[in-house]
Amino acid sequence: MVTKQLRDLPENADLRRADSLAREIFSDVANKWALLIIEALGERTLRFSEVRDEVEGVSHKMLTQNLRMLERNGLVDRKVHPTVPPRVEYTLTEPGRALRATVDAICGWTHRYLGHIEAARGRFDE
Amino acid sequence: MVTKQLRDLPENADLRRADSLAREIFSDVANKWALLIIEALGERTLRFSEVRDEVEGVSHKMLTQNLRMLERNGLVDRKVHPTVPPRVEYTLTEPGRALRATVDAICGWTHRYLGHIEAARGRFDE
DNA sequence: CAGCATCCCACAAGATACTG
DNA sequence: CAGTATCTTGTGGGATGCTG
Repeated sequence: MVTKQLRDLPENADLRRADSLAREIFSDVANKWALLIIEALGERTLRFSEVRDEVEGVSHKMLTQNLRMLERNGLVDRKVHPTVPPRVEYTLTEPGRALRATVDAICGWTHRYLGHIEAARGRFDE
Repeated sequence: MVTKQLRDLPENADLRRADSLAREIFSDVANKWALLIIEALGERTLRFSEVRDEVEGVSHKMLTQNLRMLERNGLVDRKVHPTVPPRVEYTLTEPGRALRATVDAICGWTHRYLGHIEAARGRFDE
């Protein structure tokens, strides 16, 4: 995201476009389900129902929506096998795997600071 | 987060507690506004209104809520100056700064793959 | 099995107004 | 200026049912 000062200069129309696109992508990606799905996929190829089982608490609908969104942004590859019953497999693409690295970092952060955070909550909630 | 197999064994009650706590924290933190606020704070100390100006599009209410949440989890430090008019300053704590590093990574990722993503969207939307 | 459509409710979040 | 409270609305997201 670019700085506020740049944002309003007319001559930087393309920068502003890139910026708004970046915000859009950020909003797409910075949400709980999307990140958990990416984390669940990891290096593996999973069927729809397998992803559902991996991502605890996700509803059928949320899963479909987020998988579509991730597919649209080119983060997951969706492969439909024309069999009966249908078999649909999802795999992270290269950009998806790159993002997963940062999700891993967040997970690592979470575990690292679990104690800190629990303590902070205790203090705050008193 | 631990694996599914562990999750249901009674003897792993503390592991399960840690896991549910981790999920809770992840849900708190993996949301657009929280991440944008953390990014906006960076290394600086900002007043409430300054954060509002930095984080484009955030409403007064969302900002207060998220700042409270971040404070509760010990990611930001809130300092109230008992002056008239009041002056309230927010600063990232050490855990907060550590998380910011990962937010930076996401921002970096966004810019790095902007082109890929735009192209993928074009293909998908056809 | 996976996906889509429909219905519906709860809650997220905006707008507004009032206080220290 | 920052925060809280109240009211209202839009929409996220669950439940259900139908199709290829």
